[in-house]
Amino acid sequence: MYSKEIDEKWQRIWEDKKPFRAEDFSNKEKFYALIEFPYPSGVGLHVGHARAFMGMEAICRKKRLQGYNVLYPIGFDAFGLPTENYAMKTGIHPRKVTDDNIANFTKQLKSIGFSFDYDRVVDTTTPEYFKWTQWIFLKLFEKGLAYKEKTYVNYCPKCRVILANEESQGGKCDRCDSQVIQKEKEVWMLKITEYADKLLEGLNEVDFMPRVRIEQENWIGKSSGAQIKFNIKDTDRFIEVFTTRPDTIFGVTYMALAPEHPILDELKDKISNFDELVEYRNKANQKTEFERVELAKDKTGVLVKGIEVVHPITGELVPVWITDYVMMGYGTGSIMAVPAHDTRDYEFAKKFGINIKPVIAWDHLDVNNPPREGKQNTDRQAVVVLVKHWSEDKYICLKWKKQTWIDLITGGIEEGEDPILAAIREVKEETGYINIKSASYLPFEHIDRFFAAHKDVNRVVYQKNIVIELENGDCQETSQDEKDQYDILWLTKEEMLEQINIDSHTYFFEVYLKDGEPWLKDGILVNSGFLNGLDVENAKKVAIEYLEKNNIGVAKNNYHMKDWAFARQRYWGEPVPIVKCDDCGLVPLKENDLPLTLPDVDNFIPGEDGESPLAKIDSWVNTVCPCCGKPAKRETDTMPQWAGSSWYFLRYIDPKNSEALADKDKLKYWLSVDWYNGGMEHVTRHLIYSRFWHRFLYDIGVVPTKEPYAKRTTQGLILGPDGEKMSKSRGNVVNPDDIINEYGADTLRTYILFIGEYSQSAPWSDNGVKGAKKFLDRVMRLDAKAADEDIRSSMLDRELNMVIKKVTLDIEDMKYNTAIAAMMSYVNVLYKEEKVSKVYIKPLLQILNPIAPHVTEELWEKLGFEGHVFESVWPKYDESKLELDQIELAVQINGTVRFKLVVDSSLDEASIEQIVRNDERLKQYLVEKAIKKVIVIKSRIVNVVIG
RNA sequence: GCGGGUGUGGCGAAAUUGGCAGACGCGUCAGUCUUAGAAGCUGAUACCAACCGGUGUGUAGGUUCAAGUCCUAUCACCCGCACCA
Repeated sequence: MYSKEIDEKWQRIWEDKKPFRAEDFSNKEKFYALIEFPYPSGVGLHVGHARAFMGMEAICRKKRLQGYNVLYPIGFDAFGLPTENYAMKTGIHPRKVTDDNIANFTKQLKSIGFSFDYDRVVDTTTPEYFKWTQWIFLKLFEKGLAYKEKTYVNYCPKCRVILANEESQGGKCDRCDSQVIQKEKEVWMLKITEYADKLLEGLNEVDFMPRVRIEQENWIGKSSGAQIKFNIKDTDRFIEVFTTRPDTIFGVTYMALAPEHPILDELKDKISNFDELVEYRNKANQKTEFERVELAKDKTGVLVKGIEVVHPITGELVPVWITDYVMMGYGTGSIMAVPAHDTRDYEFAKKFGINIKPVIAWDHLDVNNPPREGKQNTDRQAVVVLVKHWSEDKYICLKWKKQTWIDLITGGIEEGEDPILAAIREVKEETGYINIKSASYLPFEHIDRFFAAHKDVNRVVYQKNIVIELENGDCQETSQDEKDQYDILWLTKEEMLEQINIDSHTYFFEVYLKDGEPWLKDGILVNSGFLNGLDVENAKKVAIEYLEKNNIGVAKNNYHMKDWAFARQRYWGEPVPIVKCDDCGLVPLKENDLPLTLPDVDNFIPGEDGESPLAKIDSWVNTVCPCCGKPAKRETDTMPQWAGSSWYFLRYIDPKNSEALADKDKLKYWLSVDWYNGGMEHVTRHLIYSRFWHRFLYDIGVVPTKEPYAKRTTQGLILGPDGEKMSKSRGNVVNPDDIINEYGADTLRTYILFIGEYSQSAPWSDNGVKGAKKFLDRVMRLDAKAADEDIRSSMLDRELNMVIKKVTLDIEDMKYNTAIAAMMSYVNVLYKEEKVSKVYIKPLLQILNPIAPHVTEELWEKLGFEGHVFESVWPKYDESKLELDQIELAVQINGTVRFKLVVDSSLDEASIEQIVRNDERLKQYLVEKAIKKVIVIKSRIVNVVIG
């Protein structure tokens, strides 16, 4: 029986012999495996950690047996709020808390038997480590990538800290889930946006799981378009907008500014309703992010009275609005609004009665009556008219007598004629109704392309869609000519949708029923001067060329990602190595003055108003300027938690170096990290940050690779037994210590990998744990069946080679669950034997060793194999042993399996077909039926098609 | 709204990429061992009819000799982003 004593025995041996130590510059092929180092919280290790680490653990143990020089390090990301909060509550110094927690974590990690190289442990809170975190910060400062700025930042009132965008996703604090507010504060920022393109491009040279890559791309959120200037009438000022749709510039009917837009204050004197704007701005600022997004589906805004902008191409005057659907934090904080082709602008224009000008027409090819090759093309301007009944909810359709058409009224626009008047004229001519109550455009245009049989030409008709309401039923007689051509029908909505058989007319009616909607798809530019006739893609290009040539605008990319608010108003973090001098400004410390350590204090409570506790410690704050020597003050904010973790994988390579963050040659030997496994939750935080720092370090020649991680995978969550996310409040947390104490470390290890697909979340099951234990006990009991004699059987040879192959491939693919299932099956096969030669047991212990190292070492020793499993060589499989002499084929009749057939595996398709055709069992299915076809898929299946 | 994912027995899940659906494990049932229990060992276990057979991978269609797998719609749930201009 497998018990905890076995764990302890082998853990002592590993401690002693250190078989998992990585060797710098070894001739063996290197393999650098990384897991996200844990935050050593007081709660201790979680089963989630165990799952996260077990994936790489199994791979590393296997790789070592396969002859690789494996670096599998561990460390602790130990700066952070929980430790500090605990210190505040208990009065115990965070240093002490951290050390205790790390000791506890280490004990737990070792009790699971992880094969980390414990000689390389790093702790981000030691001065030896954070000296280099500060050093990197100074480099960033030197290159202008760290700057201090007063802006609106995310602030968590509960934690009393500034949060980066990445830490306040969805408007909630990452740590405590409270609503984040916007606070104006001067903070350190890192210019990660300058690296946006490099971070995007870098994704091309690495192998990240698709969803990891996609999430990073989305987070960076690149969009290309143009930045365009709109001059403000009667001033020398202009408003700049960013747009991804420069092609729609002729459709601009208003400008929309964020309420905070600075131009408003600058032109205060010209604005007649400034007070109203300020009131609106204040109201907008009071809303939380959540309210602004979720509750404000209804658009609001205020017209800016007194200023207008000039359309840079047409010279038309365009009104200016402020609205909170435009964000100061994205683009230029102002947009050119094109209601006809943008949903939000459309809603806004509808609500405030602003003109909607379509500039992209649906290019509609009539599939029933397409243009013909070799026929003349004629262009035509036309109207399509929807006529609404004066009292009922009915509409006019024309049912043509000689054609199959049922459609709306259409007609050409005569030279110089107003389309609305043309529509009215057509209605009178074609229906006789004379009293028009209203006529208006539906802000949507389309182009019909068809062959006009009666004129023998191809027509390209530019259609404007017009809605006419009748005042009453007064009607004139229409001409006989018209009467001969069609009947007039009054149809209900439903009948309209059902009967109209011209696509574009149906679409027109649908849009009408929705009270209009913007056209967002591709199409042909209309009403757009020199852009007319182009499609959207080309129009963008031509528009940008024009803008650049005329100095109106430039091509421009924008990013969703914002600069990184790099400051915490807390004690337990890396001090920012900058001094504020009245004369010299912000002055960096000299490199040999690093590390700048934290003062030893016993009050860690942050100030009410987002002040760091360090600010209160005069003896620390007051210093001299490294530049001029006059009295100066230290920066009192500390770095955020993500600082230390942004480069820790470099320190593992050379953890004790005091001259550099790591030795250049060692970096060259070990980088890149070959495989990094971690959680999805870090994809838009740590993973982005560390790629940014690494790329920066590459750019300044510190590291040899552009990208830190060659491959990135993720593990799924372990949910509680109730299928819910594990949490203290739900009381569904499983403590790994309990499992180890009761069932042993290998049981935990095996169960965690057997639980389901590695990247998918899976619920915990206590019974499943027992199943894993049962399997390991069955393995342990194999010693009772073990025979020294070398007795072989081809069946066992095949089974053994199969399982070696399966496990070898599956572990590499992180398909641990099926690897374990295969080994279970193999053990089941061995159990059917009275006695099993040791040659069938030895390789099993090796392939099971990465997952259950304690059990396999123990049995290895018990069966008297030489040395230890960790000193052995991973078994090879022999493909030729996998083949069977005889195979069983399923015979299907019309796709349903009817019987099985055992044949020599050497037979070819034709002979198998003959055997099947002659099989007695086939006869009963052939009553009144004949064989039509026989499909033989060698070594798979035979399908007999009869009928 | 956009992006990604998932849907298969009582449960966790497999399925060589189009070729015998449900491997392996849990649970359940039966047998065996035992004074007895636990553990162990052996076997059964998708559903309906229980004789031939029929039905089954969220739902509805389609392609194919053959579909969990491919195509077209559609529903449900989960995750991420979100007035992104």
